Amino acid sequence: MARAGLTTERLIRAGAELADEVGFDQVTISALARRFGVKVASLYSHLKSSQDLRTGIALFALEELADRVADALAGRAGRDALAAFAAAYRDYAREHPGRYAAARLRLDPETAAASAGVRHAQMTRAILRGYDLAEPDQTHAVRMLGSVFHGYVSLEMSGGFSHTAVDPEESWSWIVDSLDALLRNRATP
Amino acid sequence: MARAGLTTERLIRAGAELADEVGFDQVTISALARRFGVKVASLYSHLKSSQDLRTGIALFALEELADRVADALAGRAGRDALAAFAAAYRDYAREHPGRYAAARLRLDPETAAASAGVRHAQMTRAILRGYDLAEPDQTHAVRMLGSVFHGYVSLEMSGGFSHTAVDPEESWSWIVDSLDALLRNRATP
DNA sequence: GCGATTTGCCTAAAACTATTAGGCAAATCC
DNA sequence: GGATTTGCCTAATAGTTTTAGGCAAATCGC
Repeated sequence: MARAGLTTERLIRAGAELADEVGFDQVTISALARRFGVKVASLYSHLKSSQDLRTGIALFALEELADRVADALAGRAGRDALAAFAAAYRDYAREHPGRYAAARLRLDPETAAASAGVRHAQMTRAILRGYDLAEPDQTHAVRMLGSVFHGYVSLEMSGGFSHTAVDPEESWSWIVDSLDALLRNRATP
Repeated sequence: MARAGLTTERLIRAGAELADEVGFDQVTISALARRFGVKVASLYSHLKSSQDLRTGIALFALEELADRVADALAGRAGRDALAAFAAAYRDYAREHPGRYAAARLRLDPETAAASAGVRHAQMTRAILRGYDLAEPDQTHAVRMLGSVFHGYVSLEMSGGFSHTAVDPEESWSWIVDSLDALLRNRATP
């Protein structure tokens, strides 16, 4: 019988695509096997478990998103960097809703520490360098930015903003501008 | 055989408790049946489907959370109301992580329109009455507040803030204060 | 090029979840 | 008390997860 040429990498990549198509929590070993035209049990040579697949997709998405954000931030500072960061984040979620959801999967501490999540934190801190915030304010600000961006994207994705006539695009700019002003006001004298 | 006295209400309530104990996505018709000591099929007299159960828990959680927020807001205005709103939101998520997750379930538009989600939107707007914001700024602000609070709670729950030594409590106050200042600055002259 | 070994995908099987159909006894209504 | 409704049951089907063991294809050593 001809072999399908599966690898852990390919499976995780395909899992990420599947997540974008049908939603992250619909990603199943069975569906993945179907997609490759192989039997379910075959995937267990490459994946330890269903949870292992999900974690793999999460790590992949974190990497990919970190790469995008890094690109977006290159050569920018201050308000410009803030806007670019926000845009990269939001665009990724819109292009790849399943991967975005995966990136939000709760990882156990060791896995998280070895993930691209660390880069995300570093980059958020890098943005704040343009705003002269001393600790612990800088940490507070990191948490606030993470919260706003994640919260906004998450609410937008779940259809929370579809009732009103106000353009979400406009709200997004308003929020980014507001945050910029807020951070400038908080600058350590 | 003695009857267990199941009703849709009791099942949803128990489902909410189960969600808090084992996580919202571990809530299953089977687990619920086990908890009541009845056979799985018996629950189908009260619930249309697994999805129906999940939706029921979500609606229940939205109600409960809206009640709490309403209580917290009673008699308060401005910064005081903002802080109370934030606290009610966060406390609920900590006390009832499963229900909180349920409240974030994506509902189809008709269900959402008939849910307590509407009250949530109204109450958020009520808070902003203390800040003199004209439309569309008010809508932008509603979205921002929703984003920050949901985002913060969601990141905190998923362990995102456990790396640094900075007290999450302090960050929370800092953020609430910052938002208050931001909204005051945005007030329409 | 060929034998030995590794590796990849397979079949088989057990366990759990979701869902539907139909039955019998308990509760409820005159 | 008899008729009807209702609640929980058994039975059966289908899908997903996971483990165990097998056979053939790929790969390695010579």
